Amino acid sequence: MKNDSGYNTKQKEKLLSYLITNKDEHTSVNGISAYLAAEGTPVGTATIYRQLDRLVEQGLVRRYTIDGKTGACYQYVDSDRGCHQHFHLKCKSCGKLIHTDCERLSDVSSHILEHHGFYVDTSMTVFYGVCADCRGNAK
Amino acid sequence: MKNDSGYNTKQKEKLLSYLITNKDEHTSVNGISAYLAAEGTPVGTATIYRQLDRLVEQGLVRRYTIDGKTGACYQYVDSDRGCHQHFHLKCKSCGKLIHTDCERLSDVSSHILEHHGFYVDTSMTVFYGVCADCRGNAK
DNA sequence: TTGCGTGCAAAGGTTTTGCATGGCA
DNA sequence: TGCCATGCAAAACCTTTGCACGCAA
Repeated sequence: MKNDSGYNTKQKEKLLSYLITNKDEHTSVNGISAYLAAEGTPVGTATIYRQLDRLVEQGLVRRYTIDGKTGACYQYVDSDRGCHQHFHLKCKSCGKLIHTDCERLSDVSSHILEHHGFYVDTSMTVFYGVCADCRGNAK
Repeated sequence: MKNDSGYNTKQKEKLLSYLITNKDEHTSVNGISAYLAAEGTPVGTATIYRQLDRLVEQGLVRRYTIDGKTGACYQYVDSDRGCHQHFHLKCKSCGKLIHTDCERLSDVSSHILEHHGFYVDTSMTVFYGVCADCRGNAK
């Protein structure tokens, strides 16, 4: 698709590797920075931001904000698995991201397009709420 | 319901009035501040934040982030109209917020709860995309 | 009068930017 | 070798907090 993503540097590899490993968690720039530093391969904050921006632009990573308060969160998305086709549920309690492969939900975007004239960007839209586990615990 | 929202100050009135007037737009703290100042009734930034926090807590106002980049956006919601029950569509091009009163969409949250065990917080969830108008123009 | 709300200014945290250096191609 | 990417530090932002004063009840 677009492998013209610039040079291949160690920092970039490390960052991507970390993001892929934690593709089910919400990672903050702070966390990434701390982890990479602890691993013995510290990466400058500015570089992390710059690389993340690029990755977001390329569609490989998504940017979230839990509730607008704390900083942004980033998350790798496997574009080959069609994650851009369905919706995601994000637990605001534990931060887990749940992928839905439910056709009922896939219909939602077509419904909105047809009946409301609104094109939904599923790669940007996230359902916020509380997952089953957290409901069990907190409740 | 809860009219125990503290004192009635001029600042508070001005702020609420502005939010209600612009209930269809996404307003930033900066914009609010600038507008009130231009109107001749400047309100301190800290006060705006404090009042907004309170309003959000009361459910009268919602807090958004366009894409995690710029600061937060706030928007008045008419709690009497049941806006907490249905979803909203947010055009990332013009910023317009569209209220949906579609039962099909209202079913979505119950579906997710039943079939995915996930409780959706509709007051926090927004569909991002492009509205009919902007699709016509930009396309 | 009492105490909450406001303003100002300073602090805190996150993200961006400028510039010199280092590394990929 | 030519550029792009990195790092550092400073700057730019956004948001919160402390404290004294003013105003609503």
